[in-house]
Amino acid sequence: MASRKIRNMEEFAEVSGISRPTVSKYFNDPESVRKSTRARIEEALETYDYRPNIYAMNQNRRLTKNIGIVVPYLADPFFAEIARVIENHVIEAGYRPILLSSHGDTTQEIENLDSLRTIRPAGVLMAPLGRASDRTALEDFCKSVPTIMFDSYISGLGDAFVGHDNELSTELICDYLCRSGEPPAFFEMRTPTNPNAYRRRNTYVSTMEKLGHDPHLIQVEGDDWEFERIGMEGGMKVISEHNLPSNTILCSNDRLAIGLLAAAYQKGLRVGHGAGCALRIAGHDNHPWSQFACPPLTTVSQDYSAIAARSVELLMGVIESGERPESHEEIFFEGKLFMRESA
Amino acid sequence: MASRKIRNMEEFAEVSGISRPTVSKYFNDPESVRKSTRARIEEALETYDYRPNIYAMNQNRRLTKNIGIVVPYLADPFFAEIARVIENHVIEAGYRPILLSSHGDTTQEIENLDSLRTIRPAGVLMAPLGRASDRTALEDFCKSVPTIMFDSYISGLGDAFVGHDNELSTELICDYLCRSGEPPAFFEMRTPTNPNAYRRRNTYVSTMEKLGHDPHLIQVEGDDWEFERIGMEGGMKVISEHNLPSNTILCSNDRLAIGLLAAAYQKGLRVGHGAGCALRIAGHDNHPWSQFACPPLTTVSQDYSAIAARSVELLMGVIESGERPESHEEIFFEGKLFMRESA
DNA sequence: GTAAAAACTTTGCGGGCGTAAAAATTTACG
DNA sequence: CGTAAATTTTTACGCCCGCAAAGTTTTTAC
Repeated sequence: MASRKIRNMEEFAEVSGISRPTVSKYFNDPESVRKSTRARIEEALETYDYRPNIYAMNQNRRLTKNIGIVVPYLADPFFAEIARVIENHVIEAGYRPILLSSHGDTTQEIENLDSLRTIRPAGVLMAPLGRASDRTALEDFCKSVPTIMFDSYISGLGDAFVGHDNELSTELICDYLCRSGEPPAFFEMRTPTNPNAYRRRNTYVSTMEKLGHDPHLIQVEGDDWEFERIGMEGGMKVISEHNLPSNTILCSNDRLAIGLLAAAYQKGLRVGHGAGCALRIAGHDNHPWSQFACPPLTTVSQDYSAIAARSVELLMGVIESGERPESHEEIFFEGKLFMRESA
Repeated sequence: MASRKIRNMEEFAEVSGISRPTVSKYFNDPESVRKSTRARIEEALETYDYRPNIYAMNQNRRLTKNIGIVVPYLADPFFAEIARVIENHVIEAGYRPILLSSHGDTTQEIENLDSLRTIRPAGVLMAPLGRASDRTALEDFCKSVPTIMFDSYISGLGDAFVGHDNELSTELICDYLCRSGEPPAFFEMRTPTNPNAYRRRNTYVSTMEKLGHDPHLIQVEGDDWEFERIGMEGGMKVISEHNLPSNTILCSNDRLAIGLLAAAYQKGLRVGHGAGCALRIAGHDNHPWSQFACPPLTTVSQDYSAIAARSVELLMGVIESGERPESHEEIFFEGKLFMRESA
């Protein structure tokens, strides 16, 4: 049926036989109206296609249904994946996700926050750049918008933090590597932007000392998010100069490890734990690519689906309670060891 | 100075000494007011921090400044990269990018279009899923919103298409492979979702025939976007069954090739063009990962920065002219050969 | 210096919806 | 069946800005 064009809520209210304020209430929360009313509205919704003007809604509501999601670098499939899962949870909760990437850039991160401010989001889920973040700008933002931080821990920021237990996972893989061969050296960026990297480094050092081994740090240069390149170029240099302190290398993350694998390949070093292998290489994160590396990468996973679910859950709690929490909750999820061929 | 809080454009107009309609005009397009007026507004903008309410603006403007960007699968760094470049161009042009991913799913693609409809975008840049797309839904959308399609060619859809010249690039790499060794077999998904894949297959076949060789298709199963897994599992099978018709394999894209590399590695086949190598493998796209594969992947690039720039340029043309073009322009950019160690 | 053009001001309307308060209706429950 | 509670209707206002028309001022051009 070529039914009448509905221009606004007034007209829709008319054809559905319900008053406009009640219809408005329905669209704000379908559960807030009587079942019989809901049925009549939904019936009308099926014959006439009408959707409230989102701009008019957002202009007048105290709170929009927008949830900002900010990740530091979207071209990294890890963040793309976690963002996707978060998006789904947000939609599930009846909100509208707005995905922004900081592209590894401080200015962009601040612009993202500015951009979010103009859309007055109900809340924000943010994985900050880390060291490169402008702490003052973030603090300022968190004051005005309920914000849950995830992935990168920056102390005290936001209403809560949800992330990965780097201490536990680093200990786990150090233990494994020491048990199964030569104690590892630690391969990392000299000045990583991500705070997780510092925690992994520190835990590596303390675990090695606990196990009675000398820790060795291999620190390569690089300050952008092209970790594979940084790992490869740094790796080429270290291998060329015969500066490998051990035949076992634990990398700060999988992307660096993939770069190091490429370097080893090009230098003719066979990687693995089998006979005839010159080098063992392990990573951290169980990155989507790690299982397709040559050889497949031994690593320790992040429980990103738990991180995503819990972050959204916490944010919803803050939003729906209507008040900011006094305490700053911090939640860390455990990783699991993935033993593959590389170490 | 703890200056007066500005609540709306009325108040801002007052403190800036300019009338509200003129201020409104300024925010719509700063160039549209006299230089002296612009200076006074911008001066006021520095002491008072005011930004127009974006919802009120969008509600009342004939056209919003929103530009939708839809990609089929954001966890693929190729799309993440091209989306980033497009975003920048869009911002540069004074518009507001809204990035959406279809996550490889038809339903999600339709939902993205629905979601875009509610925000009444000035235009949309869309890379469709391809075969999995709901053509009717896309056509319907394109009728109501100026849309430029990119990457995946679906005939006649949208106001224009911008993409990669698959014929030329496939010919290029076929030529190279034939010239430098055994003629290649073609490794692909049996029923790829992406139309580019079909073009590459057809061009492979015709090029081989032109060069006087028998074409061989190796078609593996899989219908999602986890190309590495599909390539690896398919590759393992083919290698196990000794079904490789040539020692040279041209893959339909780099991600499949990376999967095939992993399979070859695990089967103990040395890949490369040097002495002692059992297999040559080449890809297509010059994917961000391809240079870090073991060995680095020989491939042919897509000129994604040209594709991004041109897409935005065309869309701006349509938007700013205010009328939809009659002809359906189709633009294809050339790729370049990247000779690395894998073939 | 003058006329025309351009830019600005004033005034006023309209968009589509949230929300509040009082009145009317429906439902629940004994 | 009657009453209280829950829900809906009616009425009215407000949000913040785009836009248009008519009148005024400033700039440009000759």
